[in-house]
Amino acid sequence: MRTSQFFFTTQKEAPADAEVISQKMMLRAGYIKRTAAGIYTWMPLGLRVLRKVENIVREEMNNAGALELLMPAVQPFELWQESGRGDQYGPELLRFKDRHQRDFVIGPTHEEVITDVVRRDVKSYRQLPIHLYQIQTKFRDEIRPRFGVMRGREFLMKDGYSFHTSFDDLVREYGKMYATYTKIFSRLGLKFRAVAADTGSIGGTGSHEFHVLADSGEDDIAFCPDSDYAANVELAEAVAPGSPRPAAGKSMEKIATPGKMACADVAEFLGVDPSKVVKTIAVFSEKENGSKTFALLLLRGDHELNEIKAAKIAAIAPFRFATEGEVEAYLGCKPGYIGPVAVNPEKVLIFADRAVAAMGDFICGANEAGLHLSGVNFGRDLPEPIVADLRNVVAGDPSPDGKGKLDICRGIEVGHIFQLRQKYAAALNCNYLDETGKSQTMEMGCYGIGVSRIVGAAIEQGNDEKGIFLPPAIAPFAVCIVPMGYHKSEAVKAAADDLYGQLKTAGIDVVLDDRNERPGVMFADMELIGIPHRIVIGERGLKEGQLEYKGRLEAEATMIAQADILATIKEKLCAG
RNA sequence: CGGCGUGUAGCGCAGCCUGGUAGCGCACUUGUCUGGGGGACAAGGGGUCGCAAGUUCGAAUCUUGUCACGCCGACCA
Repeated sequence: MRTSQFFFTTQKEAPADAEVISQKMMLRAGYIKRTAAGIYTWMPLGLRVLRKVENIVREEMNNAGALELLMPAVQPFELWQESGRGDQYGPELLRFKDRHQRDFVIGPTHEEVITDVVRRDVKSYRQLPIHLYQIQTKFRDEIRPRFGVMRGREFLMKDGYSFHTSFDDLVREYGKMYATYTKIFSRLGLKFRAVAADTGSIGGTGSHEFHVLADSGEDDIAFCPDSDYAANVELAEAVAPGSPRPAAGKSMEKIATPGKMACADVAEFLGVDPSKVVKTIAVFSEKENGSKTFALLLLRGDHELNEIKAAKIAAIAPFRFATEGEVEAYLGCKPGYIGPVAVNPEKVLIFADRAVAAMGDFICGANEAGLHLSGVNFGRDLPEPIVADLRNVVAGDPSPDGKGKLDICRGIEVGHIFQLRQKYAAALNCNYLDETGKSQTMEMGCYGIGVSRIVGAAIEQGNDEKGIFLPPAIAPFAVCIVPMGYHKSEAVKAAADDLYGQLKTAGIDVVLDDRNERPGVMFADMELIGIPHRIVIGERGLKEGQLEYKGRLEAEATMIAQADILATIKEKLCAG
């Protein structure tokens, strides 16, 4: 490609509302243009990157034996009613009516459609297993789209669905996808980690997320540097403290803590460490059958509630935070000074985090405004609580596999694999006949990759003050030729055109900057848009038969003989 | 959905308080010079000041409404 024949626009300044670095860079480099909130146009330059990512994903999926198909972006709402997700999904699901007033949705995911497709045509165990995937635009009406293409409303996703006659076979395919994903993200040149994950609203059992490691990521990942343990903090188990609860040493006392509501404030006021204080969180649960439960969740003052873990406690699922009125009704005290001591066990359930269960002589709210209790002990001052894992792990916690301590980093979720089991197959009657002629429900797996999000994630990892840098596998062009005086010097023009032709013939993705621009402009543009290899051609060097090579991340250029340049570039590209 | 904030040229902003010809930098067009790191000079083009109503002789500016967008929170592959 010659820049004079291409269309790209670069900017010195990013829009003021761009938040993360990849979004700023992509806008400045002219990869994307914002069309509406969370909705972007991929400009030719950015589309080249998107397509390269897409093709790597496609190649590896095909290598793994999956078959590509393309499902509609628009889906009948009926299918969503059939699976039961129509009510569950909420406003994130963009719904609309056609001219006949029939309900449709723009697909945020395709479990329903694929299950419908498979149940129509797959009737026999002989046709299984099968793995179908597509690379398609999805739409999720996010409450707050942000971070450019990393959390847009419209995005490109690879979603694959596998169907099996047995759980064992599903597990086999799941393992194969785990390996395939590992290969894909390695080929993309990303720093990533596979982590055990919560299955979320999609349901099912067995799930891993693939995260690109970046500070701007929206997820916290707990990992053990001394083993291969890694899990989303949503899921990572906080193991019980190794040491048993110390014996009670103090008697319970009421202490005045006027105006000190938050644990940290109470601890500071009393001059103790926050880990000596118990945080009491009031929750309320109202089940479908109408039964209501008020419960207190106890956490150490320096720990945070993990709502996903709490939501898994059957007695209080589903729960929400109690209102001020409910807290007063059950405890006779406003929030801020609530605690677990002397509450009516008939009406109030008490759950303590494992770390709290190991505390003695602790401080907690007194259920009276402006007062806390100190020297509180389970078994003596209040009944033994129900113990559960309720908190987020923190850096330094022991790894659940017992092989060291956990560390925490941020990640961008770019892939997710699930063992869906029979959730959708059962709801949509996706059955087959087994060897004995008996009807059986299929086992399903589902495997997603956020293709457009990967572009953002790759740029989160690959940028500097000059702009974007991407691995050659996904850069918009692998090599750029920047001639000094293309429109002035016949020799330079001839050498540039010749080299451009050679590289193209060699099948190398090359761009020749033949614009009549000043050198500074060309250098700055080529660096901003993320071309990994640069060859500069100038009259000075040409007289010596030399060209100048510089890698995007190298500080200094090196001179290379004209005759050797093709081989040198090939070598560099092979090296990645 | 709650709190806060912002809408003026493609991008970044000033002007608004105190009403009176709509500005600056970047980008764009033309020309001249320049030519190894976003160059200089000159001349240009481009704006329903988010939208609507009101106050006023006169509204980007004041008032009200409305829409959009953003940030924080809640929520979320």
